[in-house]
Amino acid sequence: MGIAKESSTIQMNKQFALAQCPVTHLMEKIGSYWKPIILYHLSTGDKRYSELKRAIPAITEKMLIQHLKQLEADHLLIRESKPVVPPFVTYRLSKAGYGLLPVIQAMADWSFKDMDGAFQ
Amino acid sequence: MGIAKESSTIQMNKQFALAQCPVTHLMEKIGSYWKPIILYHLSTGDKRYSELKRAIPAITEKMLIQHLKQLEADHLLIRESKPVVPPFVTYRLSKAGYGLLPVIQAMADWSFKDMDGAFQ
DNA sequence: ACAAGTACTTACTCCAAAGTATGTATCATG
DNA sequence: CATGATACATACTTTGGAGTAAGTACTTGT
Repeated sequence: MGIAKESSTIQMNKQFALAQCPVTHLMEKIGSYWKPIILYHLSTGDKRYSELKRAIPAITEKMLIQHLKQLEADHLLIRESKPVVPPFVTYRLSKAGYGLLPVIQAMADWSFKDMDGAFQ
Repeated sequence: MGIAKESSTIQMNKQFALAQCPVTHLMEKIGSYWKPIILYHLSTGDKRYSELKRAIPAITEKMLIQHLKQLEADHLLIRESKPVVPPFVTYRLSKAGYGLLPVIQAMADWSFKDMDGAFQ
């Protein structure tokens, strides 16, 4: 396997990385600051839009709805809206979203251990 | 626990979120595109700087060294340099870094399943 | 003498992600 | 009659994360 001299761009390399590295594949879907946090809050049960907003005070409405849309487009969660007024919209994890729970859980576990000083 | 009206900024909210949400705590440390990928490559064994560079062709040298420094500052990996010439620098996971392996492994597992269509 | 390999550093630029600040439709409530 | 709650949308601005490109110091190989 020779090293390709300089014939490829970063974008082509990214395609290569995608094919080679599984973590890269996941990062393309939840690799942002807010997405795992949103998924964490949905892991404890379905939530309305406003419940998520209150659960994550640091996020702006624009970011929240943007990431919810992206997560929905990536089939990680399902949006359900009842045609009533005031609107009643619920978000819940999809099958693939539930599949992410071990990741989210492992993240939470690590954090609790780290905050307890278990790694010092 | 009343809801504080509008007296706090996003930054203050972020502090709050940090205290409340474990996933947020982790995202502050590895919440970037490249860091989990770097950790994944170190999970299979210690690596020299140039080995990481070749293992992750899509990353630029600047990004690689920048993230390595940050991961070192966050005590997730350990840098060891032998005072020889040419330089010989090795990176390996710290205790906290090893603690992240379940997270990385869960990420990889999910990706393989997702690529196999297990979630469709 | 000059290129190549090692592990970086620094300066400059750029674009997309994120923040700020509004607007919208509908109904209940005071 | 105006405010609040709901679940968004949209325009504008800003920031910082990321890319490009070049340089550094030292030695080995040809």
